[in-house]
Amino acid sequence: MKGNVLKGHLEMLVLSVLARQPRHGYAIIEDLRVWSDDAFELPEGTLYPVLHRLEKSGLISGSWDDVDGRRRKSYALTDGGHAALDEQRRSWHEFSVAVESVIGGVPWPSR
Amino acid sequence: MKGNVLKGHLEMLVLSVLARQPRHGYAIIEDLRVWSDDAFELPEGTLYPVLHRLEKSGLISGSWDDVDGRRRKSYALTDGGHAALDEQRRSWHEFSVAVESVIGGVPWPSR
DNA sequence: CACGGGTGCCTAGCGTTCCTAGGCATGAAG
DNA sequence: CTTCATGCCTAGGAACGCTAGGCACCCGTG
Repeated sequence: MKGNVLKGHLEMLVLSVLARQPRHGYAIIEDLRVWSDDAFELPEGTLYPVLHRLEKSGLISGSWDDVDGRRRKSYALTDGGHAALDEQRRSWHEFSVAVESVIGGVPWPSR
Repeated sequence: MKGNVLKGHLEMLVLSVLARQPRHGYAIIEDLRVWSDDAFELPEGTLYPVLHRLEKSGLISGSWDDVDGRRRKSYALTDGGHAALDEQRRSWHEFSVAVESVIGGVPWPSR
């Protein structure tokens, strides 16, 4: 398993939300909160830098809307974003399986 | 959700290894590697600071052995360590369920 | 004997990530 | 007019994992 899989699953979560439909920042926070049953309550100071990072690396693309005189920036997955999400999901699955193997009370196989 | 649950599952993994039996640093690395089917290959520079942190916070206790003229430091879980492991496992479970909720069952547009 | 490889411990410092703590602006509601 | 919700943003810090070293001992091989 390459890279730093022990942290940083947040990007995957954000990409997952945006994979369903384009959303703007506040809505992403809300979606994560609802879909995770209140487990994830991101502060804005956490989310926005992530969005900027993802946009900069080309995984999402943002566009400004104007809704009732309020400006919003909506983000959508790019093709690269879909690919990255696929990869990150695979990686997450490996990670969680590995964690379960280690913490599961299962006594060491073979033997 | 309290604390920084998005990262830092490493302590739990180390505690899990030590919950089975006391081990010294190198052996912990090896156990993690084997039990995770090579998913986790910790560099020493990652593990040792964790062990020191855990010992300092009283979750594990270390003792020096002498094996064939080589010195080793073996660690074992304290009572607090067992409690902490329980708590961290609970936390991990919540986390992984929440992640699955967000990423799972996604009506992938292209599928 | 010398030397490399495996065992075994350690630390300084870095890059990244997430969060705290602010700031700014608009519209709706009291 | 003031407060609340919406909506965006950034600077700075803390924590974490990793890189990249160092030290020391044992054993096998050349």
